[in-house]
Amino acid sequence: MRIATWNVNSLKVRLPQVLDWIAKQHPDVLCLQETKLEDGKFPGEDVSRAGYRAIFSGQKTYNGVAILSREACSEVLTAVPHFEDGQKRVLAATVCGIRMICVYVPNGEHVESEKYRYKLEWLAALTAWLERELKHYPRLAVAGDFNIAPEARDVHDPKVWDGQVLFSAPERDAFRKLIALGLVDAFRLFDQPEKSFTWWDYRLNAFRRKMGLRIDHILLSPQLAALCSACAIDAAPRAAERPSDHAPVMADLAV
DNA sequence: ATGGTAGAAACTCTA
Repeated sequence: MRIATWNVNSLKVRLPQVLDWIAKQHPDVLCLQETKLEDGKFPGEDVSRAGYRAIFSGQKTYNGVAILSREACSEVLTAVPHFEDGQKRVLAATVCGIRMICVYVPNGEHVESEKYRYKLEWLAALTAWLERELKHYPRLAVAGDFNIAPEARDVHDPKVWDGQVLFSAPERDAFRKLIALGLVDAFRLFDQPEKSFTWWDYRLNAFRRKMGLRIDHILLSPQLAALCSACAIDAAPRAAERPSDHAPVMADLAV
């Protein structure tokens, strides 16, 4: 079973690339972020023609998450329970016995921003919820855009990024708290190339200059981590015409 | 040198 995540930065614009990608990589489950679509505008028929089902929780202009899957989803949640949030950033579902949680963590803007405070509160609520969720679902995966580079090797220039949003100590500490729940960063289960990133700013030719960050992740419960045989970033879509600023990440599970 | 691009929307916000 292959699970994957991709921040598409507008599903309307990126739909052809998403359909190409699933035809090439055949994920069984694909978590999408930044769909930027109201639910009524979700391209359900295109997804269905490609052989996938879809669940989604979106809004106009910003945010929005979706899960495409070969098999049906059940036990769907569209928010972190007991956390007031007008922004559509979470989608949870059970598919093929796996609890899939698709997340679009707030960006935070900059460390002095109100949005940064919201990001840290959001992460605290997510962590508290996942602690409970892990007790119910031993086979659990959290996949999405975390907007956090966990370690220095996940940043093209750690000196430049030191203390900046996406790499600040409180954000990395929040990520470590997720890991402390027992979740495993699937990407680091395996040897990986140097300078492995998932996001490159549209500005300053960042992709060509290899100025990226690894901020999109697949976290696995211990039981799923034991069944994980591979995890990789596919940077090819980032080199395409009119790309998302993020690349997809995928993990293979012996399920 | 404090910039730049992209998307959605609408003369600006978010990333």
